[in-house]
Amino acid sequence: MPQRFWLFKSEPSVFSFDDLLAAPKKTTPWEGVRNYQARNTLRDGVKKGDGVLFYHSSCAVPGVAGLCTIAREAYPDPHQFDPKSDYYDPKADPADPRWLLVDVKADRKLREVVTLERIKATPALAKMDLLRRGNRLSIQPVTPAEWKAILTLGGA
DNA sequence: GCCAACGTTGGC
DNA sequence: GCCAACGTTGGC
Repeated sequence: MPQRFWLFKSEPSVFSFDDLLAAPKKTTPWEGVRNYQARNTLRDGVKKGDGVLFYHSSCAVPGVAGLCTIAREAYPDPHQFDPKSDYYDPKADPADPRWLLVDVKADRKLREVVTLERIKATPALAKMDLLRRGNRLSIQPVTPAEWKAILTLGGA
């Protein structure tokens, strides 16, 4: 059992849970975190074996699509040093990398997407970070109780 | 260190 | 495409 739980947002038009299932070893580096708070969470909180809710954002039906585990803990994101990358950061210093990423492995798809609408309608999930006004963090902590409730709703 | 301007996120 | 909310930047 994972020790801690997180929610990672991704736009399915860019990278969906099915894309992750189709990836080699169902694993991908979680690219492009360029927010300091999210970076600090990756650095200080996210450990190998932790559970991840894969959340689809900016799409027709936002919601949790599947479950993942952390396959590799934080390491420097190579894209920050690549001038051709969208994630290039001219201020990043190879001797002191500014941005990190973790590897995420797909575990299983939920039988049905746990939609944002459903999360909002579920009292046990009323305190999820996701629902906090104006919260745009792409990486958020999830409590064990919330994790359990999402799994139940999703038919896992 | 303030704060206005600007860019991004993400639901709708 | 709109817009609210928030983060970042840069002039002073």
